[in-house]
Amino acid sequence: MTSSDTKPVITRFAPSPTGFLHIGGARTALFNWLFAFANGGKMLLRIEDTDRERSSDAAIDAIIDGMKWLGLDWSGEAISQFDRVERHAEVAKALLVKGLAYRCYASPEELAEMREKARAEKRPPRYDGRWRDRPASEAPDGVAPVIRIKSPEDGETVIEDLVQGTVTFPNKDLDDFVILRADGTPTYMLAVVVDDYDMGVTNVIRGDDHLTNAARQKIIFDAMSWDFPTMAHIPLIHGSDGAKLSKRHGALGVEAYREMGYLPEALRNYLLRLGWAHGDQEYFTLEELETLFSLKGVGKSPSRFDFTKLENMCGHYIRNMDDKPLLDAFLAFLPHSEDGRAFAEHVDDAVEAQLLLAMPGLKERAKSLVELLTGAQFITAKRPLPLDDKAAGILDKDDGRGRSILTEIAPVLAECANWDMQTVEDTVRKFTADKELKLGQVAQPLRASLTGRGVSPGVFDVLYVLGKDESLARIADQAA
RNA sequence: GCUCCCUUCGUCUAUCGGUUAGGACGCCAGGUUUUCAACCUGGAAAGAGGGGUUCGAUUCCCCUAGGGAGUGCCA
Repeated sequence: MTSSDTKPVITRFAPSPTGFLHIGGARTALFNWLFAFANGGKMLLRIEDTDRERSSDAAIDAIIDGMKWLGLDWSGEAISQFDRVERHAEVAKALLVKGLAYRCYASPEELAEMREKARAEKRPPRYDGRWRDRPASEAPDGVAPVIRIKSPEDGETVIEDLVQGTVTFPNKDLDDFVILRADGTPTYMLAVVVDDYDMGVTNVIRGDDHLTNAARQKIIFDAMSWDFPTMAHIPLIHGSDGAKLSKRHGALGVEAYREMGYLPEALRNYLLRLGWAHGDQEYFTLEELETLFSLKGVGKSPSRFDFTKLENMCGHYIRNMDDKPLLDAFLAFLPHSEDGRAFAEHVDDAVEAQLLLAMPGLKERAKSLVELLTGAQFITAKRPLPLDDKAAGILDKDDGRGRSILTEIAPVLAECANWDMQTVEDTVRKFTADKELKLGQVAQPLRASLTGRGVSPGVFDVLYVLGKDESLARIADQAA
């Protein structure tokens, strides 16, 4: 506890590369990153790839891409845990020399039997310490031993956790776990401790599924007389039904959220508010977080993932973003969705200019970049535009009244000398008044003919963005 | 089974013993409006249950119920 007051803060995010960066991992990374940020420290990245069977380079890339997209940067190179196995083994040997660890020759069958028996007797399944005090001379031939730590047999191990508070574990429940496998490779428990120590980690922030591991790790820290980092175990995220997050709920890789068109800053803000609060405030800028963020705001109960709120937040971010940065984010998003890639084929400088022009109207009604894309489709649509049901209905109802109106307004619009938003609006409004119509009676058919849809940005925006020639041509296509 | 953690509107949460229990999303109603959104106004909506402690409990303690995590030569 005291060490973190004096030493610069170093946090770490330590994913195992067995799959993409899932949403829970992203939140853990976010909290590590924010904590370091708010305390003027730094975050390190360590890839826990000691399980060679399940680790893959593709997963490492996915994790790194995900973090970069979310804007969670780390200091220095990503550290491979696997690269450090020799150092881990060295520490295990040191413990052996100190007499705080020992070789165990129990076979897997013996161990299984031990667990079975414990279960039958309704005792917690633990290693019984049968090799703890046995002399090496009794070692069976041809059996490669594992190394086990000598856990304290009585008393208790106490973890002072910044989120969970003081958590006490009876030592009798912490058995002599394996720190070095028979093949000489370290177990997770050892590797984490050695790496955290060597990397100078002052604050461990991770999912609370690791809470009991903290007690085991403390035993190793104590055995080596190393300072124990300050712990913070944050609750896991659950699905909308309260059950453990599954693919169905949103245990998706962050790239899935990217494909769904969410802005990274929106996802970050959402993830932050999921389990963390600062009074009634919902939206936070990075600048605010630098002074506001603290682990004290983290709750202890698991929270459910709610797409609707994420969407709402994203809409908020989109509406409040400046047009140009939004356009850039939009263009960067396109390659990540199928419709986006199709749309991107039509994007040139002229279309970009139109997009920028249309952005104020577009962003008002988009909750995601996917919706922004949907709204922008009319710009690149090719004549004659296909009509959706609603648009066809608008044009054809009342014996094609909408089409007649288009026929009537076309020459009026054609006479516009200037084609700016104001002129276009004035012209349409004047036409409406002259004909004693309601604006909707004119605007709706216009919208249908110009966009092929029943829903779009304001018609004046659309007319303006499309330009005079294209607008008149589209109107003519649908006129009676 | 055992150990540890959790439990306020449907959801995310505020509340550091005394509040008409607040905000946000969603929902409902109304307003604005060229569609859809956005926006504005209003509304319904919560302390798991039971015991204590206290003048007074959502808040502190205990029990019960429910949920979660861990219990590997996985991480």
